[in-house]
Amino acid sequence: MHKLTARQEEIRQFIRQFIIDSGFPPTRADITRALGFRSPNAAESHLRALEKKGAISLQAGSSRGIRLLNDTGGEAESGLPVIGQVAAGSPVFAQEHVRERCQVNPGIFRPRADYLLSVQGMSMRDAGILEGDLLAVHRTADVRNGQIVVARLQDDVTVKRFQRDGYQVRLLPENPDYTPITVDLRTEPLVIEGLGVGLIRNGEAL
Amino acid sequence: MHKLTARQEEIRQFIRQFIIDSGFPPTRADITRALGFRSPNAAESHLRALEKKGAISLQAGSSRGIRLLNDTGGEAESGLPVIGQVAAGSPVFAQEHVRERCQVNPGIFRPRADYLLSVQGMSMRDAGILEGDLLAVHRTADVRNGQIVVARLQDDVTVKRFQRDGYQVRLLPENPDYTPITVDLRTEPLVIEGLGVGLIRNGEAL
DNA sequence: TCTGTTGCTGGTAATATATACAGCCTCCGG
DNA sequence: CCGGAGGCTGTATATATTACCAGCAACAGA
Repeated sequence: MHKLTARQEEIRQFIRQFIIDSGFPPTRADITRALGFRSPNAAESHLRALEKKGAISLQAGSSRGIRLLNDTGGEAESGLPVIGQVAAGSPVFAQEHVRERCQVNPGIFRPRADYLLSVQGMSMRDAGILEGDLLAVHRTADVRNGQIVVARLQDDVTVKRFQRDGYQVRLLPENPDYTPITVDLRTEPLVIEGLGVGLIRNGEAL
Repeated sequence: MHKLTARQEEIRQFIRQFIIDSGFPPTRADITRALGFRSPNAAESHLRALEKKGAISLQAGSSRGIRLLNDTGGEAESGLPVIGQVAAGSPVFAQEHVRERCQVNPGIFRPRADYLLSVQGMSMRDAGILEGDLLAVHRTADVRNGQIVVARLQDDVTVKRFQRDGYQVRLLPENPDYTPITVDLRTEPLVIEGLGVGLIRNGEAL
């Protein structure tokens, strides 16, 4: 996100406060009144600038179609993002993968969780991680042997137990039906996306 | 707040989800489309009904002027109580058993969770419920075969899969090392304390 | 039987709102 | 000295949206 000017930050703050007070975003006219403009176009161009800098997103054609981005303060942004199917080649923690948000305090996990990953497959069954579970993930590449990690191999994102020995990394499933994956760091790219720090399961999976 | 009808609750839920998804409330037209109405007035009158019952408040004259009230999201609540060792003879859900509180929105589970029970033992291992896990429990005695329940037998509280056949109730572990418990309701007291609706695991158990 | 509520169809007028076009001024890097 | 971004005024206009009209049917309680 680009840095905002003082005036732009002022407008962003107004939008934020307006949402908290009213429950919905302001119109151009609301911004115009609040900031003392004489033309609604002043608000319009500010919104465009804010969108260009990635501070907000605008919904074309719909009234009050303003959404604050990268903001932890707004009520609408509370909770952890739930990430589902991860498309090949794109980072796990990307806006387009966020299916919904789960009202959980990230601080109940240690280290704190950054997002929830919807688990696919039964490869970690014997570690009590089942398909459909939400794995709480802390974004870090600093993992140790025996920890459960989220790893990216080629374009595949997987949850496994981590074991490293020199240039050899073994990604161990917790299910005899699956086979461990061995990666040679000198020849194959391996990205550690994060560390598993907890689990949440919905009732439907019980 | 008056009780909502099924249809009204449906609409309230839609508004709620719309706000989460979009960042702003829906218009009458949005509701009309989503619910499959042919007239926007259907949405209008539903909103009026919801306002009358105190479920929402409407801002006259402004677009998307819908605000959810009494949102049970529990922003003031300090999370779910975590219940640990249960002393013999006393009810599970008693103040003295609350070890701590966990910052989780009870509404992420369905039906909603009333408390979290710290799981002891590995009798439900193959259902992905491990020792130390926090089982989200909905307080009810209305359980069905195959569901995971919190049951009290004598002075013992246990988590098992429920199976009833007439007067015979079987409490099935999900681990071949444990043996099922059979209870004859005519001779032995069995109290169903609640229904397992979810699970939370701390990182330390991973 | 009357009255009110729920749950809609179908339509319309008023107005709230987004958004485009045409400018004006200042500051700043190249 | 040019070009672009920031920060506005002022005027329109298409359309998104609210809000109200008149009905219809089912149902519940008084």
